[in-house]
Amino acid sequence: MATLSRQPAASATARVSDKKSAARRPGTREQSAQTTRDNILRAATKVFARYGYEGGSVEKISQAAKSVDRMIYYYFGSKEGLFIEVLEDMYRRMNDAELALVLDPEQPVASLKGVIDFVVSYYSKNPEFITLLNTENLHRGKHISKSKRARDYSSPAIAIIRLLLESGARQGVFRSGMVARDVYLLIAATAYFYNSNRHTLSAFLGEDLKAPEAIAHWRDFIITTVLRTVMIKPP
Amino acid sequence: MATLSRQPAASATARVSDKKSAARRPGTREQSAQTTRDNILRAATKVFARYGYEGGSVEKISQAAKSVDRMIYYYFGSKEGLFIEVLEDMYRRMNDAELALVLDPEQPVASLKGVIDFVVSYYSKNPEFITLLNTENLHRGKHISKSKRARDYSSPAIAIIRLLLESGARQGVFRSGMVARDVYLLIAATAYFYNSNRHTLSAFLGEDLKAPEAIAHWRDFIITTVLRTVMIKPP
Amino acid sequence: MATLSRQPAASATARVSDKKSAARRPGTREQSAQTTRDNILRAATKVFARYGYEGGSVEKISQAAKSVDRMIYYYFGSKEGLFIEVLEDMYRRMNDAELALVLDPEQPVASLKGVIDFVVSYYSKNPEFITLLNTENLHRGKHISKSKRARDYSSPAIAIIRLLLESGARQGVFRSGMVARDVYLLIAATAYFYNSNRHTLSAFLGEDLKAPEAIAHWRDFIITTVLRTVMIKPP
Amino acid sequence: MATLSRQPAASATARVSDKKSAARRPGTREQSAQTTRDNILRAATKVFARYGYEGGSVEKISQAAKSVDRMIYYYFGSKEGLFIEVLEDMYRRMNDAELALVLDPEQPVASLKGVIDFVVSYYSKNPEFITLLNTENLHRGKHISKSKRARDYSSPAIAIIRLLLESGARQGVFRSGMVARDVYLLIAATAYFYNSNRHTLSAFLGEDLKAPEAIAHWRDFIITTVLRTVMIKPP
DNA sequence: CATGAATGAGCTTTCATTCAT
DNA sequence: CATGAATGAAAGCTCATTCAT
Repeated sequence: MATLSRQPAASATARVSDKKSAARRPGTREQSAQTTRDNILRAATKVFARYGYEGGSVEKISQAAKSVDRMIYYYFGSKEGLFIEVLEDMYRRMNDAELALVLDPEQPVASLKGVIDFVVSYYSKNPEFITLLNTENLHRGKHISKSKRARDYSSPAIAIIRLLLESGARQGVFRSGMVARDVYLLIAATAYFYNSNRHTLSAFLGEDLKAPEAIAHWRDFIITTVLRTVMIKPP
Repeated sequence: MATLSRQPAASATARVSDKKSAARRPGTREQSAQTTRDNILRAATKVFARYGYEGGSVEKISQAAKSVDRMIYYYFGSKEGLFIEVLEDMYRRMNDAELALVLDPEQPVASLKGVIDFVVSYYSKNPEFITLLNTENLHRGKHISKSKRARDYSSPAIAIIRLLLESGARQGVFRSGMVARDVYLLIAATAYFYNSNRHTLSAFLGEDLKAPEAIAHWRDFIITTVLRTVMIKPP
Repeated sequence: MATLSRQPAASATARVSDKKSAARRPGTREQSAQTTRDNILRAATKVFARYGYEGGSVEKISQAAKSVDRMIYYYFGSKEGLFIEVLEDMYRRMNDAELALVLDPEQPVASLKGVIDFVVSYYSKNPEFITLLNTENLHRGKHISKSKRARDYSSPAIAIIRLLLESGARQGVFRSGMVARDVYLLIAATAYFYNSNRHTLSAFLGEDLKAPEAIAHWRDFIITTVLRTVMIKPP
Repeated sequence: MATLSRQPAASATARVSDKKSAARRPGTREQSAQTTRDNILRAATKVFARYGYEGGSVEKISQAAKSVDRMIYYYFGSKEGLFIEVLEDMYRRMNDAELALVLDPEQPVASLKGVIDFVVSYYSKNPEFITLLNTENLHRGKHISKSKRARDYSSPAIAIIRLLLESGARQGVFRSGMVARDVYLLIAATAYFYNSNRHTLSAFLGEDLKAPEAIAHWRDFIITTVLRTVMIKPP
C-alpha cells in the first residue's frame, strides 16, 4: 500500500534461507543455535495448529523439529512459553503480509476488492493461522495476554480500510459514516468462518469447500456483500 | 415457523427438572441410571466446551458430574463415545431451537431479520456451541462423521432462508438468484466469528465485545449487511 | 504407666499380621487394597528415612513396596501426601510406644531411669524416626503443619515426666521447680544427637558409636546427668 | 584460649569484603576467578543448607551465585566435589571460631560456662552448620569421608574441655574421672537438638524456640545441667 | 579463562482404560 | 446395576553433566 512504509519485522518461520541444515540429526553439532531454535518454532507452529495446545505434545514438536524435548525448555522455558512465541510469530507474519499490500487509496473500490482478495487468500493459504487462533480463543486469550510483544502487532488492516472508506466517501461512491472496524470484521468473519468450520459444514452441506471454484465463488460473494454494504450505488 | 412442524426431540441437557435429586452423593442408589447418565452428558458438554477434547479429561468430567470415571465407560464406552454424544446432543438442541422459530414467509424482510436475530442471540447465549464446533473442526470432523444420528439434525435454517428468499423474490423486494446457502453462511459467519474470536479480538481492538450495546450494534450491522445484499432497494 | 490408659491407635506399619501377602507380584490381584496401601506406607517410611524427601523417589518407593508408581497417587494423591502420612504414622507409633510404658510414679528415680532407658532404646532401635524428623526439619516443618491429625499425637512423655518430677519433689528427692519440658528436652536431645550425628561424629572421634558398650555407656551418662540435675542429693 | 595458638585458616565464605564488585554481571570479565569461585561456594553453602543435597540443585546454586551451571563444573568438578568443599569450609570456620575462644584454665567453672555459651551462640547464629551436618549424616558421612583435608579440622573443643576438667579436678571443684568426650557431647547435643528440631518441636510444644528469652533460658538450663554433672558441690 | 549449546536419564504426575466382583 | 482397584503409557519438566570452541 502506497501510504504505508514497508519494513517487515524479522520472523523465524518466514525465513527461508537455512543454509546447510539439510537432513541434520540430533547429536551432530553442525547446526547453529539459531537453527535449532527456528526449527522448534516452525515445528511447534505446525503441531499446535494441527493438534491444539493440549494435543500438541512437546514430544511431537521436538520430533517434528528433529531435536529433543530438552531443547524446548532450553530455548523457550516451557511449553506455554513456546506457544506464546508461536502466537507472536503468527501475528508478526500476518502483520508483515498486510504491510506488504500495495493499494491505491484513489481507487477505493478496486482497493477494497484487493483487501478482500488478500484476506480470503491469506486464510486459505495459511490454515495454521485459523486453528492457532481458535486454540487461543479456547483458552480465552490467556497466552497472548502474557505476551509483551503482542501489542506491537496490532493489525494495520483496519487502518487501511479506514483510509479506503474515507477516500470512497470523499469521491461519493461509498456511504459516509461506515465504521472501519465493522467492515474489517465483516471481511474477516466471512473469510475466517468458511475455513474454520469447513469440516463440520461439509458434513452437513455435503460439499467440498476446499475446491478452487467453491473458494472463488465465496470470495465473489464476499466482495458483492461488502460492496453492496459500503457503496451508495452498488453495481 | 408456520411451515415447519414442531417436534423437538428429547434432549438430555435441555432438561432442567431433576430437582428432587439435589445434593445426591455417588454411592447412594436413589438416583436413577438416567440421571447419572444425564449428569455426565451435561458435565461433559461443559468440560469439553471449556477445555477442548484433549484438555477435557475424563476425571474433570466425572468430577463435574459428581460421579466417578468408571461410570463414563459404563454408559458411553469411551471418551470418544461420550464426545460424539455431546456433539449429537448439541446439534439436536440447535435443531430444536430452529424448529421452534415462528416465521411468516409472507413478510420476508421481517422474517429474515428474525432469523438473524435468532442466530445472533443463540450463539451469544450458547457459547458452548461455538467452542464445541471449533474443537470438532480442529479434529477435522472425525467424531461427528462417526455419528449415525448426526445426519438427522441437518440444520433446517437453510431451508427456512430459501423459503424467505423465494417469497421475497416473488414479492419483488429481494434480488432473484440469491443462493440460500450463501446467505445462511453470511449470517452464521458474522454471528459466529464475533463470539468465537472474542478473546483474541478484544486483545487487539481493546473493546469489550461482550457488552450488550456492542452485541446490539453488531446485530444491526449484520441486518444491514444482509438486507443490502439481498434486497433490490435497501432502506 | 499406671496413670495412663493404654489404647494404642491402629497403625499401618506396626501391624505384623499381613496374612497371605508373601511374595506377591504386581499384576496378580490376590492382595487386598489395604495390603497395597500398607505396603506402600511401610516402604515409603524406609525410603524416606534412608534417602530423605527429595532423594526418596516415588519409583524407589513403589519398587520397595512391590507395586507401581501409579498406586501411590491412587492412595495418597501425591508424593507429599504420602510423606505426610509417613510422618503421621511415625508419630502415632512413637505415641503408642510411650503409652505402653508402665511406670510407677511412687518410685520417681527408678521411673525416670525407665523413661531414659526407653527413649535411648527407642531411638536406637528406630533410626528411621531420627532421619525422618531431620528431613522434616530441613523442610521447616511444612509437611507436618499440613497434617490435621498431627496434633492428636502430642507426645505424652512430657506429661509423664511432669508427674514424676512432682512425685519426686513431694517425696523430697527431686529439686522443686524443675520444668518438665526442660528435662524432656534434655533426655531427647542427648539420646537423639548421639544417633543423629553418629556418622559425622565417628569421622572425628574415631570411635564406633554403634557398639553396644558405647550405647550403654552413653545411656548411663545420660542417666547420671539427668539424675544429678533433678535430684537434691545425687548418689 | 590462652593455651592455643590462633591461626585461622583462610575461608572463602568468611570473607565479607568484596565490596567493589557490587552489581557485577556474569559475562563481564572484571571479576577475578577467585571471586566467582567464592560466590559459588558461598551460594552452595546456603542452598545445600536450605534444601539438602538432592534438593540443592546445581541450577539453584548457580543462580544464587549469579553465575551459570557450567562454572560449578569448571571450579569444582562435580556437584559432589562442591558439596565436599562446602563441608570442609564449614568445618574450617567452626574450627577457627573455636580457636579464637580465649579461656583461662585456672578458672574452670567460668571457662566451662564460656564454652557452653560459645556453642549455644554459634549454633544459634550459624543454622547452616546444623542442616549441613544433618544432610551429611543422612548420607552416612560418605562425602566428608572423601575429604582429605577433613581430618585437619578435628574439633579442638574436646581438648579444651579436657584441659578444663583436669584443671577443675586438680582444684577439687570437679569430680575426677569425667570423660571430656562425654561432656563435649552433652553440650553439643543439647545445643544442637534445640536448633535442629526447632520446627517439629514447636509444632507440638506450641512455643517459639527462636525467641531470645527462650534461647537464654535453654542456655542457662544447659549450664546448670553441665555444672551439676561435673562439679562436686554444684551451687 | 570462560562459556553457550546440547543431552540422556530421570523426575513427579496425569492420561484413558480395564480388571474383577 | 454399579463400583473400588489396578495399570501401562505418556505427559510436562528437571536433573547433573559433557561437548566444542
